[in-house]
Amino acid sequence: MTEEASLTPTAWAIMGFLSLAPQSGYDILRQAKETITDFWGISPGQLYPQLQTLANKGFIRPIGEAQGPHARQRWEITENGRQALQRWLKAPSAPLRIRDERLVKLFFSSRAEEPEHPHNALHALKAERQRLLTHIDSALGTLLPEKELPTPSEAAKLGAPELVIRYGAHAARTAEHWVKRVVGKEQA
Amino acid sequence: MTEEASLTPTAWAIMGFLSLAPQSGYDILRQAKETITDFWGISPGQLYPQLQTLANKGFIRPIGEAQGPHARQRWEITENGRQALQRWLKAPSAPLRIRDERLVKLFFSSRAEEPEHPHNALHALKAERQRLLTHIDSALGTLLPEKELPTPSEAAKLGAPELVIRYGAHAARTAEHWVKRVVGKEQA
DNA sequence: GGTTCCATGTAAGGTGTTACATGATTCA
DNA sequence: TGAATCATGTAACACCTTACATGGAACC
Repeated sequence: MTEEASLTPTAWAIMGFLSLAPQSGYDILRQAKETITDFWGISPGQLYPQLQTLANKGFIRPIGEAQGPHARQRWEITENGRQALQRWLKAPSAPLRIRDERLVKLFFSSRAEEPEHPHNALHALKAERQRLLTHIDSALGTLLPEKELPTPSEAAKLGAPELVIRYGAHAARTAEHWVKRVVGKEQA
Repeated sequence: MTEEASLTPTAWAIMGFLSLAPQSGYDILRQAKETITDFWGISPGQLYPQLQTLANKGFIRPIGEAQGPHARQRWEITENGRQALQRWLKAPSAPLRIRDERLVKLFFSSRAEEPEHPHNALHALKAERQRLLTHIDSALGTLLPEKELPTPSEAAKLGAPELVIRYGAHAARTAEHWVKRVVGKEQA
């Protein structure tokens, strides 16, 4: 099973979506954009080759025979794939990785020539957090009516996908709140 | 100045550190690991070629002549480099990008065979947040005695680097708090 | 049957990591 | 002078993005 070690989280995520329901690559892209895109983005140029790779490993297979080179193709996960997915879920994870150019600018902006520059950087940061928050809220809105944090007992009843999205929404809202507080009175 | 557009935030960060003080590549690596590594990591394999690139553009220059192929070399930013850095600080930023395998697992863990599996994923998440928090706190400890959020008027007196680190600390602490709350009573 | 959007696929390049190699430096 | 560490450098590869190309499907 050494070949499993070489799969990327992107590949596992693809299998994850197929474990929820058989579907096409395009469907997976749409779902990924609605759900995990904020902490694990998937692009088309990544997805389609990975589908082939996974099929070669026997973890997924096409439903129905291929009809033409660019025709819509649906996929399903195999029993082998399901088992491998379970093993991945229990395996150690790669460390969190963030790339945030805005924070880098904020860090160095004390060296800017204009003294009020940190303010501008904070504003840019605020706008970005606002965007993220709006996106997560809309994703959340389709899943859950209310938006507050669950208590532990409530959390026990929620599925993991809802928990993840709530986590993201809460973190974004907190960051937003903090930025507002530091920037001060101005709106939006 | 179209060549500026092709510089990466990594390159700008290197120039940012050189704008604080002339120093060696190794010094930059150490500083980066103490400060911006959580939102913009820099590896040696990235740093040293970039120093050459920046020198070729005339944005930085070596201090003293090179003494041997692997000898310690200090660098300083040029006037051109300083101006370019200011322009970068005001330019639009690349969108935030996060890669968090733990959250992907949490998202899909509702499909795990064991029903209590989301719990395990949350635990892994908690451990990671704890690690991040500890790191940020130690970085913060060398800069500031107290760890609470600044009020806007206090913030005005702080430099941007302190603000960034406080931001990271607060976000990590909030996430930690949330995870604890959802996971429930168990410790550490 | 032509136009528009859906869906898949590919190629090129950018960005960064890992692992390794090598030369200086320091200190016993 | 030998060993350990500091500091630089490089090569190979992994991963992902972008841009583009192309073929189906649907709708008029």
